[in-house]
Amino acid sequence: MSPRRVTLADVAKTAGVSPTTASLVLSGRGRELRISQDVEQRVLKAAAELQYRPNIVSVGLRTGTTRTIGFISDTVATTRLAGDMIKGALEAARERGFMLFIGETEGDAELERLLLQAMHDRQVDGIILASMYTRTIKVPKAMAAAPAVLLNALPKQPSPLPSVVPDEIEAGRVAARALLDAGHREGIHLIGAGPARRNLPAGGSVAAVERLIGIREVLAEAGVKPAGGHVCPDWQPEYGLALTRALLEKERPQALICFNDRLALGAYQALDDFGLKVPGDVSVVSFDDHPIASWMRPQLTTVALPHYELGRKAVDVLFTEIGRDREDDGGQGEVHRVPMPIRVRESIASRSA
Amino acid sequence: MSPRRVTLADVAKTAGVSPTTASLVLSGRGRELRISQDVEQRVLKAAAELQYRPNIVSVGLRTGTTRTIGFISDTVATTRLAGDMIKGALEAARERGFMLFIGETEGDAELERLLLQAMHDRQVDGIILASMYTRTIKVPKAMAAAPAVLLNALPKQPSPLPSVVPDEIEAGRVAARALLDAGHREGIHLIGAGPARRNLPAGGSVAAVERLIGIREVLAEAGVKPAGGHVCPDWQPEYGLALTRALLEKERPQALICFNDRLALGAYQALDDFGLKVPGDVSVVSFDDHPIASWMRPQLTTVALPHYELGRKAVDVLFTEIGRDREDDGGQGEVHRVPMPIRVRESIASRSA
DNA sequence: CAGGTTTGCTAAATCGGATTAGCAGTGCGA
DNA sequence: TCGCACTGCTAATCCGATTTAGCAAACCTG
Repeated sequence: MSPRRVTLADVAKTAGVSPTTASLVLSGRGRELRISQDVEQRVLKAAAELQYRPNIVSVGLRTGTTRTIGFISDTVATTRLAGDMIKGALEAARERGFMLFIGETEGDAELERLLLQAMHDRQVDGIILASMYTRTIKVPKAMAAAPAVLLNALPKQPSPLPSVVPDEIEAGRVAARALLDAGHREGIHLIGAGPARRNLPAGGSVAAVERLIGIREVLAEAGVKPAGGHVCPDWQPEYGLALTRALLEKERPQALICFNDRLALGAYQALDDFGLKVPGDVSVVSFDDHPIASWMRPQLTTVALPHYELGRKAVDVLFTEIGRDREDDGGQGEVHRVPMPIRVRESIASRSA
Repeated sequence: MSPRRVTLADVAKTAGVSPTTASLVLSGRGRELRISQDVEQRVLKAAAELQYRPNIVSVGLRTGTTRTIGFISDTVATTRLAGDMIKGALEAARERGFMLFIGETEGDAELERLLLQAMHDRQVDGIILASMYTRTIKVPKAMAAAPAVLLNALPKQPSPLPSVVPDEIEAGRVAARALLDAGHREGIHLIGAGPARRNLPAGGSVAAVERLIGIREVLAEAGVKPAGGHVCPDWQPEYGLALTRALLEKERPQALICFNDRLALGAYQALDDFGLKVPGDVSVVSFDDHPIASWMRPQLTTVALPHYELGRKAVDVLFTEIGRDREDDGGQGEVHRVPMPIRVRESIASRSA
């Protein structure tokens, strides 16, 4: 098939030196180890001519570092939104010459264990354990075998692992502020959770809890009380439709804070059914910045999940973990929060006070 | 950090035999090489007790096989649809104990070269080169270095590489048949390409060409002539909206064949603007089975891109490539076509003849 | 000019397995 | 009873790098 790979021995031979010398020069340690200029040049020239590239498998065996990191998620690769997380991680890794192994667990703990094993068998330098949606997870014991980071997830039990999550509380604040800034003070309804802290969908999504906290905090500070909150079992379009429809049958809201874009899609349909215009009659703000948000008419103003940035950040944090001295047991479960930017589009109208 | 990995030497020692013997037993060659039952049992027991797992990096160095395959795409991981392709590949690979490296090129040839290098440096056993949307690509020379498969892509120049693509011609036939079966014979408009073979969007998408062929073939066989075809530069919702709107200003179609779901989304909006109901007034059939297809109201009937199956198939084909004897230069650029299933939903109404 | 440094490079060991060659011990036939 | 085949296991080598230990030649120095 291909003409056998060029090895260090080949380079050494054409440069007329020992493999040791060639290795020294190519690893940049020639200087400190007193290799002559002449020899250094010969080696460099030979390597360039032969297009030598070290065999990373071999290096991995000798040094234990494979310039590879494992990315395990429940089902991240499959969804557009969370796919960006992989992309961010991919690029950040590539910038440092690292490759990514990916694996999906489907939420199956046994599969997770298997993947972790498979990656350790391949001597990955570190592992990113990601969740598709922000939540708390049980950290598998096997994670202890290498530097690791939790992405879009928090440890259920106290853990020394650092985690990277979107700043959902601040996102809640931002959404609420967007409405307040537009002059809305009354008739603000929450679709998906609320109005009280305990009114949450089942499943313990971190997003629900924290978005609600942020929203309530900002509204409270402004002396505004949400006109209503509406919980549903799952944040899908059909619930957005049903909830909003039920709401419209009783009263006429001024603004909706939908807990995600899929709910907002349903809400749009309900508003349309009742002949109400967005944002003329009702303003809508939402969360996630799902691709449909910019396809909806009018385009939806939404607080974006920064998936790409989350992925990058996870790699950054992982590298500091890898760099950390193995003895040094510092960094106890630090939580890194990535800001969620608001995408201002067309679904909020300002209302004169 | 972790207690050093258990090695073959450890197993050998606790079993009281040489590493050679342990290796023989564990690789299943103990039988043919006349290792006694007793020793075999001791080794097996020791391996189990110590939870021995071979270091794949080491095996890779010695045997050249790393049980790893590389998956390079232009930007596949990021889109939901094509993300399924990765998922299919991932699962098919895992079933055989293989892991996937993934990389994205962003269409950058230099980056592609770099990724290919990085993967070869890591001794991957094979490579899948994937495209987000079906098209012809220039096969990089570096692909020759290992078994490889083209996924969702065809070689621009003749190439010995096999490829795996969706069967778009048949998809075109299926879509057209769906309309014919529902009794539509007139007023069928094509949104996105046609009516003649040469009326195609720029960019040379394989989907456009082949879907059109299939559609025209089936309509022609039934003696039906499309009432019109409408080309646009890109298959985005806004063009679907504009094209359909322009069409509706002139006439009242009976059915639309949209060349993808995003166009269909725009068409829905235009129809709604004109007060026309789907499917009562106008039937719509489309392609891709994008997630929005089932969110639209009424839900869109569409011929699905079988991304998951494509991914699996690519891995299957890659394994036969890997299995192929290196001397044997058989299999010259075989093209594997994966069927596209129609998702019958609510957007086609039957019309009595 | 003997003894100690420096300089500049290389031999050999190592990582963790797979693989090839070979070595004791036993049994059997002549 | 000697030689040969067979049985059952092990020593040694290899994969392709990195790294440690060390060696010859040149250079000082008193």
